[in-house]
Amino acid sequence: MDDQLMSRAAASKKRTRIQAENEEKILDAALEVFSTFGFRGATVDQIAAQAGMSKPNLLYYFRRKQDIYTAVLTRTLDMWLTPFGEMDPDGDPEGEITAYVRAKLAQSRDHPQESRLFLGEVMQGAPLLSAVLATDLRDIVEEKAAVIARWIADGRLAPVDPVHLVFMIWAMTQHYADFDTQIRAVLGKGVSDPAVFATANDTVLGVLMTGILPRRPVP
Amino acid sequence: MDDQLMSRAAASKKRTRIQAENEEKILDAALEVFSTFGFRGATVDQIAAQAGMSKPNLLYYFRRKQDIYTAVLTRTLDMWLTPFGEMDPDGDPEGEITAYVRAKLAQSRDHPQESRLFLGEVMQGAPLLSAVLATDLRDIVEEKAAVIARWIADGRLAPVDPVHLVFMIWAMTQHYADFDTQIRAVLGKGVSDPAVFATANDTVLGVLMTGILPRRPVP
DNA sequence: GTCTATAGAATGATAGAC
DNA sequence: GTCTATCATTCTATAGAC
Repeated sequence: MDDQLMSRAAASKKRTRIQAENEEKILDAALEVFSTFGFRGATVDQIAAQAGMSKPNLLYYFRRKQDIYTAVLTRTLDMWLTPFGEMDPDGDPEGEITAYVRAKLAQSRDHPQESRLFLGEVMQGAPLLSAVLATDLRDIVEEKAAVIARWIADGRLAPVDPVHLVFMIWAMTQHYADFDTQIRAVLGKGVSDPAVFATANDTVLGVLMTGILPRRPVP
Repeated sequence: MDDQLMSRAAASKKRTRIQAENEEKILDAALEVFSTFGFRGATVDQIAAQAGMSKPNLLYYFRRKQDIYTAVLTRTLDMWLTPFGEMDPDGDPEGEITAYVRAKLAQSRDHPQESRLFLGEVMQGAPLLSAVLATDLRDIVEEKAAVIARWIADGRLAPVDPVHLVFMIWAMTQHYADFDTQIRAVLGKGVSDPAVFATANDTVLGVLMTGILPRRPVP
């Protein structure tokens, strides 16, 4: 196949290698900037500088600031909800919840910017994601809440409001990403430190599991 | 006393009534705008419109955008840490922690914007508050952590990392303010709804207290 | 104290050369 | 695809009339 044809085909359908690379560089840079300053506080200049390219060049790939924001939000969305989907209704409650908490805490350690990106969107009233929150997120929460409710009905978990339990888990784990600066000010280190991660994991799981596993019947 | 003298004295020392009122209107408006869009995302225009005055008039009271931000942050700071200081080392652990959780949850209900204002500051790396976090906040956390550690040593609480326990309580309670939009998307209502507040309080306290009160020795 | 007008800088976005 | 130059707009902040 001749090069002309190849490159035309790639440009129209697949994307050239350099395009894919640059788009990724831009989205990485955008994640960094948007997660710190929010949509309105971020500037295209800043994202371009972070991506190591000129502003007009960046705008060749994404015509408007909005488009960059939308792209980085959607790119992150699936990854973000993945561990929640992996909670197995047929598994045992203790194992499933332990694995989920650990996965969420690992997300806070490995992808704190993604956590803050969503937080920023939610803080602004979710102008872009409100539809997704009210449908997809709501559905998946209700689905998992039903699983928890079943576990409770079967006497495998102590009676707790399932939806608020989910909120609690999200709150405790995402806190280590969203409040990283504050945690570092108090502890001197963040979750990226293995010791802090371990203590956070043990403390959250220790309290949570003691709190929700069924009390042994008094003999 | 003649009016001229009175107003000069008030202007130089105490502030006139209209000044005090306008400054308060501005700070209330600034809280609303900064807590939603962060420092960089907020505009003076927006704050002025929210305060119901012209931009130049607002800038007569606070010469720079920075000054408004500093003023609203410091105005909120004391109020925000108050309930933490009220945890009594000589009280009983269950009662003290229960009261603290309820107070923090009430703060999330009654002052969600203050919660998000601090969160925004922390998300940006706390450019203004980092010194306060590393000194005042760190000190007060360590002080309360020592109280919790004493309770644990006395066998009145199960062994838990005291600092991470504090993080957990902050996370679970502030979540209802910081993620209000998301919670409303899922539940249809926020913490401002009495039923949601009650369930949140019961769930958090139920899990937390079962998790940290000392296990009864098996007879 | 409040307003209109505007200076001066930053920002989102485009045009056109290469 | 990338660059320089630039436009239009928005933004912070000030000047000066009332």
